[in-house]
Amino acid sequence: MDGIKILAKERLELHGIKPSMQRMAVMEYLITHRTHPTAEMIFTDLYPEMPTLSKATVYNTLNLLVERGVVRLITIEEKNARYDACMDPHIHFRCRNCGAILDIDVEKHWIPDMPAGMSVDMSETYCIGRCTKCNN
Amino acid sequence: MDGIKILAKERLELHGIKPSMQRMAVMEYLITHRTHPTAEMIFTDLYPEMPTLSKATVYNTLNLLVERGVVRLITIEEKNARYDACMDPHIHFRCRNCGAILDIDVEKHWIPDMPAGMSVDMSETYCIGRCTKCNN
DNA sequence: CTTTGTGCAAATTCTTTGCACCAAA
DNA sequence: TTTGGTGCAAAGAATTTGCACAAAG
Repeated sequence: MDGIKILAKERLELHGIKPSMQRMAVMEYLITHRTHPTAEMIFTDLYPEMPTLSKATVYNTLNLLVERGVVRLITIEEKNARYDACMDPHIHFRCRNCGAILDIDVEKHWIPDMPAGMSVDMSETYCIGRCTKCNN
Repeated sequence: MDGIKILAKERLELHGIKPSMQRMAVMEYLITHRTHPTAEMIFTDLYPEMPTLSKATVYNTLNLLVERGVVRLITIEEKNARYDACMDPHIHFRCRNCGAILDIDVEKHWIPDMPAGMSVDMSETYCIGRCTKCNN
């Protein structure tokens, strides 16, 4: 079943984003690919089934999604921005060797005590190391 | 007293980096400016007293320092890489409003339980919110 | 109609590289 | 004389922007 497309559409509307074909395609991609893709990867993968898609539209869409809080922007890699549609509490791990970016589940995300007067909207934890595969 | 220059020199040598004038200047800058500057800021501030300095040298030096573990690379801001010479455990906070990047001290940095076989070399936690000034 | 989204190409911005020159060992 | 560091300008890569056209209400 492909309730995925409907889920993608709802996810957009829920955040006040008008669902166009392109936006739904990007949203659906992020929901189904938990690989923390770059804008480039999303574009490249969507292009064959959507050859009129423009890279600018992918960038615009991703910026909109982040702005509205529909997806997370991950800056664990200096070069490229990466995106994640999973908003459940979890942190990210990057393998120094193979470059894979993996999710690590946590019950709840740690936020340290903040000085008085400071408010925190969101927080991210990144770990760098070696993944199971590369540790052999 | 300006033991700072000596400290900068020692810090480089300790990590096997030959201390040149330029490298010491960058190192000293990072030690004395706890502002998490970008490469651009470092260059701009050093340039007046060192007009032969090249931006490429600043970038090369920063890359070398990060590689050797003398300074931390901070990717809390998508656009620019930022650098921090303080290696004590602390996390970073960015004010959504004024853009300031501040240190938050913690006794020890939280690292979640990792799946078996995964090893963690380093981890970073970023918080985004509003600073005390901007909360009024 | 009016508004909003899209595609394309050009422009920007940040960072890296190639190469010639210089300084130190 | 060999090695490594620096400066400069050019190259490269990622992302944004301007503008004209298309789509939808």
